[in-house]
Formats: sequence, C-alpha cells, structure tokens
Amino acid sequence: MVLTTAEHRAWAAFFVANGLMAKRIDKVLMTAGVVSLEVYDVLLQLEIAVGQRMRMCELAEAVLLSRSGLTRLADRLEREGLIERQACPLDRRSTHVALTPKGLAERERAWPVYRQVIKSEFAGNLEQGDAEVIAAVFLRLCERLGHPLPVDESGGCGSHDD
Amino acid sequence: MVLTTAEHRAWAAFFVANGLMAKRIDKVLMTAGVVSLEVYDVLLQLEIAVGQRMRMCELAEAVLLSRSGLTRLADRLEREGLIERQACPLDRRSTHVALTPKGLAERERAWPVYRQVIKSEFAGNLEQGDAEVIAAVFLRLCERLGHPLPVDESGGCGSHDD
DNA sequence: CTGAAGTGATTGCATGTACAACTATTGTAG
DNA sequence: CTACAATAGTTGTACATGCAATCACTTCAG
Repeated sequence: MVLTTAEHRAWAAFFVANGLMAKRIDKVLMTAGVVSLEVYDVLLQLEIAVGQRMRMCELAEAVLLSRSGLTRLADRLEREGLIERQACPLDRRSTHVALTPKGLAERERAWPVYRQVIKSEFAGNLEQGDAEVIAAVFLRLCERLGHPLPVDESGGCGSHDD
Repeated sequence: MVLTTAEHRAWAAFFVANGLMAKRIDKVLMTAGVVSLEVYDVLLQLEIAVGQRMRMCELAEAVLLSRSGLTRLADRLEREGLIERQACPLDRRSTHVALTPKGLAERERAWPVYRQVIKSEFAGNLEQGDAEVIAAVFLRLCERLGHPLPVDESGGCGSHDD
C-alpha cells in the first residue's frame, strides 16, 4: 500500500476543490468584464518583477505556461495594449515583456472582483485557523516542487494591495 | 480589508500547487502510456456508479466538464472502446454511459502509475499530519461549494484499490 | 389532447494550449 | 576562427474545451 487513505482523500479533495474554484472564478471575472485568471497572473508577475519586466521564458515558467503558449498569450495582450515587448540589449535572442500603464490599470481594476471571489468561495468556506495551515502546507509543497513563491507581499497569484 | 494575508497566501499557494501537480501528473501518465487524468476520472466515476453506468449529464457534472465537452470526450472514449453508450429506456432523450471491460482494465492499468505520482510529488512532500488536515478542509470546501465527495472508499478522483 | 416550456444530448464555431519544427543568436570545444 | 551544441522565441498543427444554437423528447398548464 503506497498511499494512505488520508493521503488519497487529501489529493482527491484538493484536486476537485481547485477545479470548482477555477471555474467559478473564471465565470465571475468574465461576467464582471475584467481580465481572466491567467491574464491576471501574467500582469501581476510583470508588476512585481524587478524592473517591471521579464524575459519571455521567465514569464512562461512563472505562470506555468509553455513557451509557445506564452507567445500567443503575449500576442493577445500586446494587441490589447496591456503589455509591451521590448528588445533585450544583452541577448538578442531574448525579448523583454513589460507592463503598460493600461495593463497595470486593468490588473488593479480586476483585483477587487478577484479578491471578492476568493473571499466568498474559498476563504469564506474555511474554518478558523485553516488558512494559516493551508498556506504553510502549500507554500512548502510549491517549494519542494521546485517553484518557490515569494512569501512577503503578495503570493505568486494574488495581489499586493489589500 | 476583505482578505487576510494568510487567506491570500493560502489561495495563491493552493492554486499554484495544483497547477504544478496537474502538469506533472499529465506528463507522467502520458510517458507511461496510460490514460490521462481527465479520462481516468471518467472511468473511475463510471466504475463506482451504481449499476456501473451514468447519464451523460450526471457524468459531466461529476467530472467538472460541460455537456458538450463530455460529448466529445465520450466520442473519443467510445471510439477507443473504453466506454459504451446505451439507450436509456425511461427517458429517450437521455443516454447511458457504461464502462467496458477494456475501460476497466485501462483504469486499473493506470492506477499504479497515478498512485505513484500522487505519492512522490504530493503526499511525499507533506509533513506528518498534513494529509488528514488537507483532506478534512478540502472535503468540507467541496461540500460547501455544492460538490460533495463520497467519503468512504475512493474520493471522486482517485481509486478504491490501494 | 394540445401547445409551450423545460431537459438531455449533440454540433458549429471560436478559443486556448501543447508539441514539434524552425530561425536566430549565443556559447563552447577544437 | 570554425563547427557544433544549447538557448530564446515563434509558427504550423493538432487537440481539447466552452458557448450558443439546434434537435429530440418529456413535462406541465390549460
């Protein structure tokens, strides 16, 4: 027996809960007319990046997208004026991506909506003390999976202004 | 302030951890030549269903897919001989889906691989006692989100033979 | 019984994503 | 310096998925 019952249940509930949350969040963001969860993540990563810009491959890894996936997403976002591609002087293979003022504004416009859903669907359904435990466990898990999240300010997927 | 820091971190880490896990599991299952995570879930739901069959709309809800999404997935699985559509005598609008022996065999073939990944990437990175807490919290969360998981035997997404 | 509303499933269309192949550039061994 | 490997990004292609529209059937009001 490789997996205990608790481990198995933990995984199953974890997996389903995330699916439920993601679908609800997407629906609410769409209805509110703000950027999607994936786009939000991209904009936030750029915002908290040193120098407000990242290379394409760094960004792709940060938001868990393939390089080709990010190329297409960046195309859309650039067309909408939310981000900007810039030449990278040190390595001409590389492309820098930077947030535009409009991109920043869109992220800030989306945040109250996003925050409200996290509160009402996720945090509001936790019991006293659960949030601290969940945060500790999953921050550790992310780290051990080779994808550490910044612990100060916002995590990798939220926002820094509460 | 709508969201505490702990709540925000909990959400961010939860979200990223799931993304990391899903990608790794998909990769391993693909490499091992067994069914994908989504297909596994479908086969398992059919296996644990009363009478070994479900209506399309029930199955769609169980595996968090839209009805059209499930129609296409069922097309593929039926073409591969893993499931079987059957007429529903009581309601001729409805279609029953049943697991075939081949479908059952494929699920059983995939389970050791799937189990191994859950153990090594997820459960193996938890500390003593974490699994019980995670299971309790997320089973409760799923329930409050209107998608209760069966607590005896396998959860909604694992398997019942360890 | 009849017509209207509701439900289950499918299909057309649009979108989003990954993999593999490709181009351009950089790094490295000789 | 040259050739070859490695890296960053993009593009062709295939596929999976959701929404809206549609068809078939059921349910319900009258």
